[in-house]
Amino acid sequence: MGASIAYNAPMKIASWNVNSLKVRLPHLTQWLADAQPDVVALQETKLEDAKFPVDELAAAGYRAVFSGQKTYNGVALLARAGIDGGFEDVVTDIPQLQDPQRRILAATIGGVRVVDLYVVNGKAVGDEKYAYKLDWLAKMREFLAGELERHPNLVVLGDFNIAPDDRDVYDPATWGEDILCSPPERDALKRITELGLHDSFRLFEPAGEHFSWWDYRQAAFRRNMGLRIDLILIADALKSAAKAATIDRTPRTWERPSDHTPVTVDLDI
DNA sequence: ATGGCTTGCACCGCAAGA
Repeated sequence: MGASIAYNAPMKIASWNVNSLKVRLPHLTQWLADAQPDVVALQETKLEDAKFPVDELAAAGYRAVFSGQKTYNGVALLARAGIDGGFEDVVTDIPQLQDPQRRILAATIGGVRVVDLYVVNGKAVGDEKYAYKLDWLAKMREFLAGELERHPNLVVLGDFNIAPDDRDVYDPATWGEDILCSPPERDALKRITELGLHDSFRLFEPAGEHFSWWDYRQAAFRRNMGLRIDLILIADALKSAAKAATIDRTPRTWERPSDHTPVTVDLDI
């Protein structure tokens, strides 16, 4: 690990697809107060930048950077106001992708490089959006290879829209090789993790039946018919610093929830 | 069975999500 990293400074990092920050702001501020994360990556804010709730989050004790888009997409990073340096080297677009969709936001926070991703959904295997998803992931891999060279203390997190393996699917026999589980998608994710990134949740929990998303329909949450598609990948250099990883199902139980729930990792760096 | 909910936008139904 780099000499710039101070040991025994815990950093709790979270990712949450809020499915409209306008609707979910009360849930977010409640969860920030309850969970006390240091860094939060948000996806599907669905807000143009002029409407980002900067003041409300400042009142909750967090600074924010954001790359917003009306109606669709939109990502943001929050950092607890006490973290020195704020957001450094902010990136919203990568050279490999000319994309008006707001799905990427990187910043260095407290000596950790954080890359927040809202990966393309893909709609259905064979759809043109699916081809775009695979191309997007290949180009993202190129970008992340460079990030890893520049920043050994790398965390790549967000809504990956890929269930890494069958343990991450409530009914793999039925879901089969459909969208979010198809071999090419899983291979594209594997090509990214093979750069030297670890699915932090799997460092602590080998079992299935742990999900981060449940469909709004069919009482899917009550029946735990979900997928684990929200991931926090940590670089080799951070692996020994990881002390815990969780999926916090609580906000999914609240009234009018996001269909995703927050995932976290605790780093001692 | 491609829908079932939920969101935003723009109307009073639609696309999109996963």
